[in-house]
Amino acid sequence: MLDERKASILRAVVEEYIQTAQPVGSGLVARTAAVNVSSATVRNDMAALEADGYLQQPHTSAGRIPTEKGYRAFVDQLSHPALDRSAAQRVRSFFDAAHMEIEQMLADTTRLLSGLTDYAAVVVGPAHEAARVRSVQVVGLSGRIALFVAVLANGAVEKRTVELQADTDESLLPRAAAHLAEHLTGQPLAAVSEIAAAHDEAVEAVVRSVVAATTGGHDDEPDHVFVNGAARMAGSFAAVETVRSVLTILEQQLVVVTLLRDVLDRGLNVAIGTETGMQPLAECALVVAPYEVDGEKVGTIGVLGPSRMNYPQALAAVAVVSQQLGHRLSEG
Amino acid sequence: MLDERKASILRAVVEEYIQTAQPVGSGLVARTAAVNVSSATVRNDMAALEADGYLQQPHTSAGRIPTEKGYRAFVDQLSHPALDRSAAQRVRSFFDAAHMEIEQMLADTTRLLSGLTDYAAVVVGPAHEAARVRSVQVVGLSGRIALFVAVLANGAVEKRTVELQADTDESLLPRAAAHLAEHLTGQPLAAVSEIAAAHDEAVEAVVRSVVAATTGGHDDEPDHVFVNGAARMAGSFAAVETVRSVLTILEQQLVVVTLLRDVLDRGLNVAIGTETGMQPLAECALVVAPYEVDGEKVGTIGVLGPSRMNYPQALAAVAVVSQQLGHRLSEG
DNA sequence: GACTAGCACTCGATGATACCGAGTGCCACC
DNA sequence: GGTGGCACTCGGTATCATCGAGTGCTAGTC
Repeated sequence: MLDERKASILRAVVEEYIQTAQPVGSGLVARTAAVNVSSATVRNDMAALEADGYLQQPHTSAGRIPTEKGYRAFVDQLSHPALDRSAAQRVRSFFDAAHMEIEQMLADTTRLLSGLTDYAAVVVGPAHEAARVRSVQVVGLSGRIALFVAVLANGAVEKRTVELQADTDESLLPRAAAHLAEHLTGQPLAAVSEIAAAHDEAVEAVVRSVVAATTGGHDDEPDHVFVNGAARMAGSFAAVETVRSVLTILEQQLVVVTLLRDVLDRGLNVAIGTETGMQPLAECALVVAPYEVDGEKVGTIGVLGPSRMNYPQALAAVAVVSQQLGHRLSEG
Repeated sequence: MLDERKASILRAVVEEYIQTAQPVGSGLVARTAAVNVSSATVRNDMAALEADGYLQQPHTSAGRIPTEKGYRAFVDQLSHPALDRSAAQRVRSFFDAAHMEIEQMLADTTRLLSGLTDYAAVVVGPAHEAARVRSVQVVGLSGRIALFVAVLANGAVEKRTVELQADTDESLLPRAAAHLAEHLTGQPLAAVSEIAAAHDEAVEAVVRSVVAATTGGHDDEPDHVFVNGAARMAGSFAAVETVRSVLTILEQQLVVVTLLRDVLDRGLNVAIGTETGMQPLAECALVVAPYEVDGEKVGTIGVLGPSRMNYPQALAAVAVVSQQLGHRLSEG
């Protein structure tokens, strides 16, 4: 598709533009070490690259900037890049030192990732529905309000407030908890919907309330999402309006989750501009990777920045962090 | 300090500037209903207001914009404003419909508040340390990792991962839980540090681990903070740099909590510009209010916007929401 | 045929100049 | 004390010339 030299030129343009955010001229490219031809030759090739849609000119007498297609080609020809030494060390020591609740760790992971890349970072936590239940409890709070608490094997805690239909006697809630524990322990939480009926009528009423609270109304926030580094992201854009619309996306957790899932489902690990499928992200790029616990993909991490993103660095950071995060979560 | 007319003029300038973000000229003020003098007179008074530090001129031939002192005077003379009918209805129906976990509700409260005001909203949750413990559990996760879970009376759940010193036998964790429950139930979680030693040595080891996990290392994130509407806030500023620095603040939960607490401690419910004590918020204003559960102030809500904020609206919204939130949390 | 030197050309950015008008300060007057 | 009137200020906008980075093209070289 692209001969060797055109590819080099495209690479040089993208790399330069990523650094300077200024249109890149033929002279500058010709001076690049990797390209040993005159600026005139570069000009010819750049004109061809523009005709093929890899580059564009903001205006006639300016240099070129990459198009979405240009970034895509650049990303596709990247050999899997390595993280520089100090950053790798930072990741390693972060996960070595991590001894915390899972939420805290995921939240801190966004900080790490954002710090490594200088863009916004997203971590989607493991779907709680999949994890096995370790322990179940039903605690009365006040009046007819009770709290159903399930501890999952991965250290997460799911809770639901439950409104009871009738006043409870002393032993009801523990009995309901026992019934739930009997059927749920060792199962994923989703198994709650297939729970066998209890013999005791009062217990059954409580159980049904719990089932209702656990299955229903949970669609609006299906996973735990952590976002960080929005401020860093803001620094990458010149127009407030762009920042605003990107922030709007980042604040809608459900949208973020869907976005990451969509991108991964399409088999991509980078989505550039309109590839994200979201209009407000037209000037953005997204680098994602799943992380695996015991060989199974349980969650996703990602980095959101401008389309003129430092792709090698972002890809490396996301790869290393997702790998380490999965590793850390696997060992328990 | 300010005679009646000067106060009216100041009020007119602030109100106009809040709406338009444009310097306000004497002509416009003179045409305001509340001011029945000629523009020349207004000019004289405005010059006086400027000399007194209430107004300033961006440049000689422009109108005036309020200074921090001007906003302060404006806010101080506000009679406590009421929320408009539809907004009040929105708040009411929100809290009527709220039947959720406390975290979910607080998070949604930020959305409500942000939606009402069109600025960023912050809610600081009740300090968990103060709430009474209802139930205690210790659940083994894997290897020597266990999870300490405490359900509090307000429906919050505190959890800490605990690393055990030795392998556990079947009954150890339940026994440790029982010991903890015995001493903690009905007490605030902070009482964990004064727990009596257990007779059993193995139990005592677990208990000590729990105490260590509960008391230590928790200073860095003392409360649960919810922030929303950063995107709306971004729309209020013209310079990306301003947006970026404000975002940086909002992303540091500890800073936000401290900020709100400081402002309240100084007896203010509005902090304008440098009154916040934070350089990056020089162009911002913060409206805060505590909310009370059973007559005790347990948390804080706030709105962060530009110093040219719609103060009457923001004050009204914060007042109503804090009152309703406290009410809702009190009834359990 | 592939590359390059050279050159005319384009067009945004920059700066000088003029003009407009909103808004001011001040003064004379009521 | 309040007001009408007026000269003045100065940012914003428009116009125009200049500059130069960068281009496309052509003729020439290896």
